[in-house]
Amino acid sequence: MELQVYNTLTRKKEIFKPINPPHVGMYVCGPTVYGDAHLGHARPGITFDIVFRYLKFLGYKVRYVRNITDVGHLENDADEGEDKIAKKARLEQVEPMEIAQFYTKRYLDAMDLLNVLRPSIQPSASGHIIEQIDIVKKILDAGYAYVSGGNVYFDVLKYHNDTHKYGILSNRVIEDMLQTTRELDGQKEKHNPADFALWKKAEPEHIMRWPSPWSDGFPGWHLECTAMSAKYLGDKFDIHGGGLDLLFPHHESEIAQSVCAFGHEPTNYWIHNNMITIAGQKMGKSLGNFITLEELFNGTHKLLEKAYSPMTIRFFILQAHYRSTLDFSNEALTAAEKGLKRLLEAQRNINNITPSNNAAELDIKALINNCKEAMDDDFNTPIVISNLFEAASIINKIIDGKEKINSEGLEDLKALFNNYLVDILGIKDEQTSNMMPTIEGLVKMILDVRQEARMNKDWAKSDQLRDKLAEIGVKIKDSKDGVSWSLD
RNA sequence: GGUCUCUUGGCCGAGCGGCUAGGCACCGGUCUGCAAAACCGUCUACUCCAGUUCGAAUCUGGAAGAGACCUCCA
Repeated sequence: MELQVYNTLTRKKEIFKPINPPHVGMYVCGPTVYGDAHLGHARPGITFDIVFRYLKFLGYKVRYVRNITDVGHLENDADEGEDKIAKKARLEQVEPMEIAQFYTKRYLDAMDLLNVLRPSIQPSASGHIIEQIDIVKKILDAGYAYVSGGNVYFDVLKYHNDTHKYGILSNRVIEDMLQTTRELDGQKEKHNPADFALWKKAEPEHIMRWPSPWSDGFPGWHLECTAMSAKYLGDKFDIHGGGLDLLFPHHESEIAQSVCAFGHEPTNYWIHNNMITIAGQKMGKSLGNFITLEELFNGTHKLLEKAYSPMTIRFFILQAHYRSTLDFSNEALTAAEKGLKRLLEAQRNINNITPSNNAAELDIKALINNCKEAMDDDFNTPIVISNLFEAASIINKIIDGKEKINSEGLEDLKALFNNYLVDILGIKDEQTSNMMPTIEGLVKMILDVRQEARMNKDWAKSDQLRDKLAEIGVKIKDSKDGVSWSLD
């Protein structure tokens, strides 16, 4: 089966065919770095990490570009000329670039903890002002933009009349939009309310500014992605991704910009992840109902009953398909945590299995095949996980002596977990830290003492040791073959 | 108001015409000095109404509810 991806542009699943195999170019809209990353940021980070990982697994050579938006864009719809990063900088009395650097680092740290692979290139908007100005010039030359009071605006109506393309991605009818667009402040310079800025003149108090042929100012909201994707992936590349909330106007406008600047649409496949909701409502910075990743990892948010590890968050997100909304709750997160633990314990137990020669065949290959088909079907990670649970159940039965496996089956089992759980889903065993050798030694020592007590039928002492260990998070399991333990 | 999407069991969440998804929780059992884990088993579903079909959670029409986008947002 070939990889099929759901293309937002055509609204159906399509067989993935790269322009220039084995190379694949993928551009994903990254964060605006004026605040800590929250649970919502984890979704696209992980979604496109999966795409990245799976394409590589399939043998493609992927160049993955994810931008850092450090030109903060406007704070609100009134053209006050102050952007988010500049505002934060003013409030904290630091350089805007300090704000951007600070939150960029924190964003990347959080993504690292989530085991999100670093993209091939992470360009920043502020580092590509020249390229953005160049795109503005191209669009002006093509006749689809106009200068007005030091600003440059994209002429949406002219573009639409000539190409009939404004709205192809978001399925919007421009005539409707023109009627419903509200009266906004500072719109005088625009020919039409639907027009969007390519270049904005900076007000005197606006501290983030660059020189341009039109004014000292800053680039428009949608320009950086057009400029940077074209620079690093070419003006026609394979995949463009981002959150569903960016569909309109951001991605729609990117298409318009590319068509005018380069004569064609920027990408073949548009992939959008859905939102994470909290109590059924979108979690978002502007809604103030978000939980930062740090709070999640520490358990410090008032909505959290406890801390959740980065892998729990990752697993939680992967248990839903990326195009579905995913509702946050303590119950759901706890369920994910327990399920993940079970899966990881099964994975560890693979190493304790001794294959039997005369074992009947267990059809591990079917599970591997299921996983492959699930990933090929628009990255259906929940199905992959359900198959891994099937495998976990088989492993447990073998460990329990209720099932046997031959060496080929065992190898398949190892491959299944290594390929799908570790490499593709990117789940790592957080227990395997560098402290482990020490802890292992200590626990073994204590268990030896306990074993002695048990030999003497000193149950009180045995239980006391078990309870004390449990208190510090070491769980003991007694079985016929001996004692095993795990960290809680 | 316009455009679009969603509504699955106690909770989360797949499925998209016929075949028990899966996880968590609950309950019963096996195992165990006890406990935990593990294993086995059981129980809860497709918002409502009408239609198409031999057959619908899955297709069509209608109703109700929820959400997203239309303004920066992942």
